[in-house]
Amino acid sequence: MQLTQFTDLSLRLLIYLARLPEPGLATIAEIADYHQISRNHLVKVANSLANEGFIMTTRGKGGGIQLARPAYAIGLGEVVRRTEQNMNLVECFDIPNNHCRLIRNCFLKATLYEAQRAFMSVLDKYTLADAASVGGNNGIFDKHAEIPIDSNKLLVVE
Amino acid sequence: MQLTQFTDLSLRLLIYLARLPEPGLATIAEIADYHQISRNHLVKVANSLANEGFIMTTRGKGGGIQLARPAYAIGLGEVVRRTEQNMNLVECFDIPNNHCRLIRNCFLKATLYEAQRAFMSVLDKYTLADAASVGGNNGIFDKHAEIPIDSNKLLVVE
DNA sequence: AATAAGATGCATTTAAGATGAATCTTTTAA
DNA sequence: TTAAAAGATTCATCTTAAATGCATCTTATT
Repeated sequence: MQLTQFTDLSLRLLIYLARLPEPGLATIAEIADYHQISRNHLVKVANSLANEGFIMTTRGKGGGIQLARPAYAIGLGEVVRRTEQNMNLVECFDIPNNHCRLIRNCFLKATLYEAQRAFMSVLDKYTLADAASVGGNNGIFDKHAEIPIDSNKLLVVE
Repeated sequence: MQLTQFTDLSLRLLIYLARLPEPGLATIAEIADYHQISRNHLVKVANSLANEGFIMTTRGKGGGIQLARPAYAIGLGEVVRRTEQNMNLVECFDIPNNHCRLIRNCFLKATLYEAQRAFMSVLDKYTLADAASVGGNNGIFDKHAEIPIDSNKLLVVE
């Protein structure tokens, strides 16, 4: 049960942009450097985000990428749904290619659907503004924090 | 966002066993034939389920596999948790191998945890007895049924 | 022009997962 | 006590999605 790195990077890129001061413009190279990942890969991530309408791109000198909408108007569920290629939890979710003989009366399938909807519902509660926020989420985060939160390191852009 | 086929087959195998009449014994070969899948693969699935305590195996002539506990005592969440190898939704869930610089203050990570917990909570509501049940789940299933339910085909074991 | 940026297409690599084959062990029954 | 039926184990191979890299193209600015 994993999301692709592609989706992970999509979210990280959006968070990076959302945390920038006005006008929120950055180059792909800058973000790739920040996260120490392949520029090639991130170019494709940026492309996909642009095609899905999450970011705008500006070519040429002085260009770069920026959010196409305010961060509070970008739902996390929306990003995942449009970025993650394969949302077929199990074979039978992909009806044309299903081979499972249980298909006609499978309580399990219904249950897995329900679980997936519950998953997405949580993401749908939050926006990129939440994901990019730096304060106010300690209560939530603390439950899972493996490293004590250091308020001096709360900004992505250093 | 997918579960492995390994997990899918684990669940299918358990459902098969749960639907058998007493004493609920079947051979791996029989189940592999039923689902038209590799016996080798299913052997490994059965092995894993035996190691996790979900089924008992009996070697030798007349042997086979059967549930180690009653179906109502086998939680679906438990099965998925013990069967799915990698539950690290994104890189940063795997703390030793994480490289994401956002780790210290990532609202996103907390959100993804919350989403994953919501997913598992749904599975934890149900047991193998539910998954194997043949009647009474139409209301739930109907919402997602792409094929009209045919009550003559409701039994796995034909 | 020259340079800086993103866009695109193709090729390659990688790793997880799936599959296959061979052999071993246990148990039953003839 | 041997043969056959069943699961257990190990190793090797295949497959495929995802990731990565490279080359080239397009657009925009100076």
